[in-house]
Amino acid sequence: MDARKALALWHRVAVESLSHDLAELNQRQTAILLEIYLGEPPHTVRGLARRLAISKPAVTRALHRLEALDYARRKVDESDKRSVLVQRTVKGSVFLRDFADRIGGLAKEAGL
Amino acid sequence: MDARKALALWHRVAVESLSHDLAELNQRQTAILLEIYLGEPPHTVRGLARRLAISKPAVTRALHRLEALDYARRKVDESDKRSVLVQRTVKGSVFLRDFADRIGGLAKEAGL
DNA sequence: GGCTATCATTTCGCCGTCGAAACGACAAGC
DNA sequence: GCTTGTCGTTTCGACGGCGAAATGATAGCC
Repeated sequence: MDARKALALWHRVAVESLSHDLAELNQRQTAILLEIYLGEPPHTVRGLARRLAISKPAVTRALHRLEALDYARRKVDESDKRSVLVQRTVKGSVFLRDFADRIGGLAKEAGL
Repeated sequence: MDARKALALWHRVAVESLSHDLAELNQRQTAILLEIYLGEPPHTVRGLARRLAISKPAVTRALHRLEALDYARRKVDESDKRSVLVQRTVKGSVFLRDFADRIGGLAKEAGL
């Protein structure tokens, strides 16, 4: 896939996303959501902050939002009660699967 | 490209975007930027609002931002002075080319 | 010329997010 | 058991975006 086609795909997805649930999430929240579901667990606040190169308060705020939407869940780490483990939810899994299908469809339309 | 790979690509791009200029734009601003550069001209406020299914004031506000960053330019339509034509800039073209290259690179890494 | 429609913008109050700093809870070292 | 360090959260003031409604300018129609 060359850069031109990749950009065209990004265009389609960006426009499409405005009309769906993803419009409720900003860029950071989206990136965190994807990191939680596609990245290597376990996920902690500091870990997400480091991987995404953003501040810890920003991660905390984004998790508030994701938790309110039932896209993520918090659980204190029993082996270190200062740490918080960020976990996936069923609703989040379903949402991301649907989103993946939409992206895949757009990619197919774009001839990728 | 199947849905799974498309989602993995989206993940990489979303994370990567946080560290670059695209982080300064929200989802609507990003979609409008891409529509201006990849969509069929001419672009007017009402046209963009219709294509992206958002309100005209939202388009106006987003254009303020894009203009401030020199990613877009306004020009009144001489044939209908109520209309505004949205035009591309050199800086925007360069920015999008660089961004396309980064996406393309990530796609290659992801084996697409 | 006057009436109405259309285009884009501005205004209004409201809400969410921002970075930086302060904070409370827990852990680790001595 | 104190001190120091780490983890996550909350607070603070400021800023920007939101939808809905009002506004100004231009066009079209009779």
